[in-house]
Amino acid sequence: MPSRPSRLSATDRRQAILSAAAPVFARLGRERATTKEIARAAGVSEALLYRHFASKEVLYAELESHCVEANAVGSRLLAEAAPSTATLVTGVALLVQAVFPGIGDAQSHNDTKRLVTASLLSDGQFAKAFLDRHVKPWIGIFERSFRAAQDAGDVEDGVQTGSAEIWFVHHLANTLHLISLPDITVVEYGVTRAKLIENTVRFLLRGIGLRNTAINRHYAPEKLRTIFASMDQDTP
Amino acid sequence: MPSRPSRLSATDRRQAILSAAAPVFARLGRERATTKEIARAAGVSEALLYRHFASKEVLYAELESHCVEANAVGSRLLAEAAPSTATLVTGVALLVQAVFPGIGDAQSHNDTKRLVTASLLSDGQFAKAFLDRHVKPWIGIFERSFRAAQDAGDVEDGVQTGSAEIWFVHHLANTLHLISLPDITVVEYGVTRAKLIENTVRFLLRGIGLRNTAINRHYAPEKLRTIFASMDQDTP
DNA sequence: ATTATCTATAGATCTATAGATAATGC
DNA sequence: ATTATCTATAGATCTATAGATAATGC
Repeated sequence: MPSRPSRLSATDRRQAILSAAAPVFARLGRERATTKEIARAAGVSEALLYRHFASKEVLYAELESHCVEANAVGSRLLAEAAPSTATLVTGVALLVQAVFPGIGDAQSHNDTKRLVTASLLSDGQFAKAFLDRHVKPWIGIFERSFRAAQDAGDVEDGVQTGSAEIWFVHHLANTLHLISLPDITVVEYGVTRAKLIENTVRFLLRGIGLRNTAINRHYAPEKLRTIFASMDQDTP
Repeated sequence: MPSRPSRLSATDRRQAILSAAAPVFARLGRERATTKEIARAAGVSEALLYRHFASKEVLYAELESHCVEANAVGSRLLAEAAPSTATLVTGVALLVQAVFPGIGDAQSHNDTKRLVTASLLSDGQFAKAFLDRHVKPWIGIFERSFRAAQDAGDVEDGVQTGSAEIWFVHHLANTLHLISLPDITVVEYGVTRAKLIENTVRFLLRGIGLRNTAINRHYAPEKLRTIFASMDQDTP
């Protein structure tokens, strides 16, 4: 016998419904998620859903902008960083772990990432908005840091790295994350998740063009765990 | 006024329905695709659908195994290749273009790839079956070729590359393909698609650990176009 | 005579609304 | 007195089936 939910203000109820709807949409997809299920997850009647949102589609659209507006991952850390080889190495490691979190890491944007992928299978509008806000800011820093690394002699000769290569950092981590979503093991990598993340970071840095000496000089997986942990608290 | 469709044998009609259903499921997703729409695409009545398939779910399941059983991309070419630096370079280039086709290339498994991604958002069973059959065969060849390249002195010192790194070839190309699916431009790479593919291949080969000298010696994007074109005809 | 195919429709959801009721705040 | 919330239900799909009809093959 579910008792009446505590009576909330309109704005609070809206937020509560949006928060409850996110995992339902993420788990079931845009079509399969029913208003009934969302209402149940939010602990209210379907009628109340429609008092707050004109339609299921409107609710979904609001959820998307809600996710886009959310705090960008590591944005504070990013703003302070000076362009350098160290920043590039640390930044790549951070972005990889933000997109493909380790076992212990915060699964912060997990629902959102499912929505992003679903968006790529339809019109891609939300995916673009999300990537523009949450990944693009990294690109500029990385490009400047790459040039700094080049000036410092940390880059292999004859490597041309542009913004495309920087996006690859996100792209590789993205498929790794996608593959890790189901309960079953889709791909057997033969290493632990922590090691897989480390190998990914090294692979990407080599791909970008960093010399092995530079990578080894600046990449310390253990140290980064700490930084990453402190960054989570950063999010209000 | 749609005239009666030509009367086919049960097996032929089954195949025809499966072929027609693939793009419908790919475009609309498992839930949004209605039996009405599938029937319309196949040019038959909904009732006939149910004469051939017990339910919509059964139809979907059959479609999946249909896709898994399909001829593996480049399997013939692969079987003949001897392990070497050249095989590694050519193989990586071929796999990238199979997963992320250029403008002119055959979009062979395009519907299937959408189903794979959709599967990763649900239970992942189909994704695993598909990757096991269509991507995993490459991994073994690549690993042997990497060791051959190492023996030939074509690999940077101190690089440890295992099967995980080989999977990254697929993984990076996969997100590139996903991002390219929508009609809008989700990410602006600043280069043409052909150049993007070339940069991807170079990036991956560096990531795997190949020296730039080895990459330049063996990688000839133009030459590969020809091989790839001839490979398409290979598929019955 | 058998098999492919259709038309028509039942039954099950699922979205959305109408109208009533309970809780808050002045 | 206003605003949040509910119950009940209409209307629109969507899956699936029952029963009839047309085409093929022996």
